[in-house]
Amino acid sequence: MPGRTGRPRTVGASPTGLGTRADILHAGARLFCTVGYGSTSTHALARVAGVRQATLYHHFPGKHAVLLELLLGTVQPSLDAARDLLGRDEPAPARLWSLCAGDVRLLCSGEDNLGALYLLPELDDERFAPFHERRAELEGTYRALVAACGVPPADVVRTAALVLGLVESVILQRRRAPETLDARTAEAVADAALALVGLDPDACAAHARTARTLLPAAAAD
Amino acid sequence: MPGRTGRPRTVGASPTGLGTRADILHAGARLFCTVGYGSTSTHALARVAGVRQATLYHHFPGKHAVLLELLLGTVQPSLDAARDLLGRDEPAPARLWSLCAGDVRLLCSGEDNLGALYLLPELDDERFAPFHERRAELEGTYRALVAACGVPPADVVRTAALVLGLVESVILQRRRAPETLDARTAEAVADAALALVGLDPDACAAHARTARTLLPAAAAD
DNA sequence: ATTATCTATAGATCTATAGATAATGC
DNA sequence: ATTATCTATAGATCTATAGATAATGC
Repeated sequence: MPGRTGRPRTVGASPTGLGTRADILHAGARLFCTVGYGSTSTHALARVAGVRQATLYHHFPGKHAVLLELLLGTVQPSLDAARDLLGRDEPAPARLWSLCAGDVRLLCSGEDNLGALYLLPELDDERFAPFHERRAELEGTYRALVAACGVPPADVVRTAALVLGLVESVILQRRRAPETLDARTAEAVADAALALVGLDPDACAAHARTARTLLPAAAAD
Repeated sequence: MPGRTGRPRTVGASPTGLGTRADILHAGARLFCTVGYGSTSTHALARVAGVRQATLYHHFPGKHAVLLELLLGTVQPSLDAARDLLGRDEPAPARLWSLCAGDVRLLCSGEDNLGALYLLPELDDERFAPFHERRAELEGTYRALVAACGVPPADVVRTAALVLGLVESVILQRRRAPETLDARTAEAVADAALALVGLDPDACAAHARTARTLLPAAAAD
């Protein structure tokens, strides 16, 4: 997009219209989420991006860098919301509800199921450590809010894991049966999270009302 | 293990002591769960199994067949338990509790995190259709029991997806932080499932007591 | 001159098959 | 004779680099 310098493509125009770098990231999003990381060759990546294979190396040192950038870009909005919520002074259950609903909305949004990147076995490689750091911080926020909801200290880790599991379950649901996801999914998950931390349905509904005023203008899909 | 006929291995003895076929399946379990399917070569598979690469083809038509056999072997015990529970006449919440607790126990057991196979993007290939059929049946059982717990028909699909998501969340938890899993995990997940279908803690505890008598002599880890 | 693409390719690796080999079974 | 392994390899594919090319910028 920026400068128009350089030899033109032979294949055709940029699929995204946002430049080659964006084309490659889009291709990675599509392929890594559907066929997998190890099953995606640099050739396939380039073909979907609309360039020749060697052109990838002008923009990225390898496909690992494409995946890392996708991972960081996917976790960052969650992390931003989490940091914001940690500093607020609304009741903890309302903030937890908001965190869950916001994360589910993010996981359901966008053209590709980017949350599926979190499921790749190949992530267990030191090159992706920067992503794991950020994700650990996100997990810490879930724990902090679960603790602040009054869950006994001995149960915080377990309960936070269940809440996060509930949120991330929409990744698999989106892959397997996307038609079962709808506009109410995010709220249903957030309600379920409050049920897990031990709130009765009435308290849950009250906190959900508070939380809806908190949602950061809900990145609509 | 069976006959001792055939040329001996050069590499050494069978790692599992159960024969070459079992060695290959074990190698697949280890590698597919940790480094991934597309990132595992037939050579790596053979090396971990303690044979030469070409030997794989005497036992399997390719690595896809290794994965399929692992998938079927992993889902089958869940499906057996689910079919058994569907036919019983204990209260639905007790049976749902038992199904969840049993599945979590299976997912936590064994040397390898075989549940992680369910997360592989490569599963979206027609060769693995037999697995998807069985998994769809398992999902149907979750839905049937959730419905029988009194969840309104309009909410059954959504709630069953959340319950199954809760159960499967132990797969990621085991990969990321296995030390947070313990003997109480299965019951905590099952309790959480009953909370999701709307049971209050007292009713939940009562059904859990019934359910414990149902557990099929809990395949100990 | 600078830039981003391209073509071409070296070298590595991967899959799958052909055929040899070294055991046991009869 | 039968069997399960082995060695060897053809052919495909994959990664990463070298260097040519076709634009724009100055």
